[in-house]
Amino acid sequence: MNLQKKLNQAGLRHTHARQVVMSILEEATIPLSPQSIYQRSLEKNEDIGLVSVYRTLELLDEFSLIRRVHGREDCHGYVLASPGHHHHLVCRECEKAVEFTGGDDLSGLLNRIQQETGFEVEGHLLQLFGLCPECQKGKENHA
Amino acid sequence: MNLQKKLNQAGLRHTHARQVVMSILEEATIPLSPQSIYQRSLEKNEDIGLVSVYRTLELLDEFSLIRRVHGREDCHGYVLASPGHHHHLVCRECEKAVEFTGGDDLSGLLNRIQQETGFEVEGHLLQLFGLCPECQKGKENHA
DNA sequence: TCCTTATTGAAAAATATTATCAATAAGGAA
DNA sequence: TTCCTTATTGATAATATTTTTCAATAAGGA
Ligand SMILES: [Mn+2]
Ligand SMILES: [Mn+2]
Ligand SMILES: [Zn+2]
Ligand SMILES: [Zn+2]
Repeated sequence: MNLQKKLNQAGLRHTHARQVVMSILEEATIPLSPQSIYQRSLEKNEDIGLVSVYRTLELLDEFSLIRRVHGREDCHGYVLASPGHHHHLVCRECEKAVEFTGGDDLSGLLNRIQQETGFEVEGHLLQLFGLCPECQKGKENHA
Repeated sequence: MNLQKKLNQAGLRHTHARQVVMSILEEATIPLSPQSIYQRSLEKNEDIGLVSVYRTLELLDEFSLIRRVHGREDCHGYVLASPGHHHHLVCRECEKAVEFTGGDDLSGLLNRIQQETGFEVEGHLLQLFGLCPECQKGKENHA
């Protein structure tokens, strides 16, 4: 379900600022911070306030239209998320983030940990880091 | 290997500020932000500067003596980390964080993703969320 | 005890996030 | 289309967080 629909459904308005933030996220291949989204809006000559970026991100997060992706050192940025359960794989070189589905690969692990710790496991955060195909090629050229 | 040793080995000094930050992390059961570490140092009447907290955390991180743990909404905090590869399980109620070892439960998943995406996977971030044994009991009482 | 210098922490600067509130525009009704 | 109502915006100010600077301090070897 797209933004327009979610907004109507929630009785909220389909505004310019919200469209701009959404479109920037749609065009992006790497996780973006509020600041960098704001920067890109300026470059696109789409004047929106930084405050609206924060507010829209909060909204999109509630709608599960975006997800936080954590960097290795830095903190997190936001990327568009397709519906359903999945995780992200991030390139350490170009920062590109792609989705992957977890399948039930974790169920074994989860059960084991639940037994061992007595915790009732409710959710998980999984991210992979590595080198994307393009950046692997880049490396070869330097050899 | 403990802090004292790591410091000597690196030709750095075993100072008061560093000891205080380390001891606060050793006493903690939940991930702590720089600010909260600073607060606790005040409560312990161990006057250290906030700047030293930041600097020490950076150092401890380089030494792999601590690790960042990400919250569900909030950002991350730091917890003591035992040597070797492992992950954290965090209680959604009391925020307590406990370690668990990943084993090779992920190797299947990692291989599959590597095949599917062409990425060369180098590392991962895995965290579990749930309810700790104590907080499960607390819930029952309310039933 | 003395010296050298890595380290500290107060203060300022730079960033990042949140709160306020009058002006605006989204979008339903007429 | 035009008119209303009000959710939303964004400039500004207020907070909070992180980094930089630099003279004073203390760690620890000689
Ligand atoms: Mn984070
Ligand atoms: Mn999963
Ligand atoms: Zn790449
Ligand atoms: Zn708990």
